[in-house]
Amino acid sequence: MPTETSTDFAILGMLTLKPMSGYEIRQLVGRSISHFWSESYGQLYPSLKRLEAAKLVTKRTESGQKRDKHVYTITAAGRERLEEWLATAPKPQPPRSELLLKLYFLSPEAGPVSASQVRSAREAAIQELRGFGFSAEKLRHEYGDDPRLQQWLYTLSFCRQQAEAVVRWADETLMSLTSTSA
Amino acid sequence: MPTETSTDFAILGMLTLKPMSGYEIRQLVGRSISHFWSESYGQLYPSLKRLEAAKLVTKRTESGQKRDKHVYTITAAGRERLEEWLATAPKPQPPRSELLLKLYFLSPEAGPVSASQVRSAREAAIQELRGFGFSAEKLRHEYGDDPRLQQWLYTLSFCRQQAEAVVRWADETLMSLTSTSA
DNA sequence: TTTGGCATGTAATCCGTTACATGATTAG
DNA sequence: CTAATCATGTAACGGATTACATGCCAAA
Repeated sequence: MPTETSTDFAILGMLTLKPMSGYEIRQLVGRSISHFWSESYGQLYPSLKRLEAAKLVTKRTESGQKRDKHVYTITAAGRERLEEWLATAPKPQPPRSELLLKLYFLSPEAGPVSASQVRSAREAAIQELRGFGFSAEKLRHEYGDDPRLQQWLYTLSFCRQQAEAVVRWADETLMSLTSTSA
Repeated sequence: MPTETSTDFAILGMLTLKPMSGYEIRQLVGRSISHFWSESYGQLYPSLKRLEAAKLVTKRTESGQKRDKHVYTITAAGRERLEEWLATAPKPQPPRSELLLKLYFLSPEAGPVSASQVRSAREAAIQELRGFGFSAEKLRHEYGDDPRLQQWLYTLSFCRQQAEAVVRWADETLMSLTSTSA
């Protein structure tokens, strides 16, 4: 069997929510897990093909008045494979932060440049925080009684804490940067 | 001119510290910026070739008693290019957290699995924190008077705050997970 | 009429890791 | 003798994005 990528499992996960077409999966990814995940069509469609070949999903074609639509449903085998994967440790990804790379190599004399990089990072984090707030509110409002709500909020909380840490770090760093330049 | 990747700039940055061979660059990356960056030889050597062709670095061959060694030195043009790049905004990288993906799709009934994932993440963050502590100490000790020390500590501080946020989140989440399962 | 949303897919390209190939020197 | 470290490089592969190609329907 061809190797399963994390994209495959993201799709399987999405299909546990409801049967969907590739297009709909992409839409829903954008509305639900975009805080920590992204998928492109270039991955999505080939991946669906693989999953179907592996019998982890089934395809049904809906011919309406529009263009044909391929609706995918997760199979029992698919659920099983997903459960297995969910229980394994996330594979470590080698770190690569362009921001920190720049900060590391910026010379102390270029203080204003460093400060501007840090400020941008701070702004971005603040923006994110706003988004997380909205999302949490919306989730609580629309899925107040769903047993999966807690689980979803955990992921939002993670992102929120990360962003808050960025803001704290930025404040601290900006303080240090501006004090030494004065 | 062939496109410049972030690897190219990481190398240029490294070469501002001192002239080095590809091998030495890799070693130093591992000892200095491994908290937030990584490079493989498969990238490094082709990248050096590109940089030389673009006259951003020069190559000098040292023939000792050992195998020939190619020592690269950053040129004025290289420094200029690097400075430019350091001042631009980091290009946004699409988020992909396997941990959060798993947490999102784990069913509430599989509480213990979620908890174990969270606990692992917590442990990993704690380990990292230890490493950051050592690194900061070592930096202060070895480069106590270097004007670049502050800049370097900023990057360590960033990583530390991120890791601390993970620990806080994990504690909070574990509390919630175990209370609902009880 | 033209833009935007629905809908599917492929091809080119990028950026990166891993594995392979080679070989000398040194320390155990 | 043999394992580790120094040292350079290429080839294969992987996983992902972006751009391309196509086309219909509805709304502005």
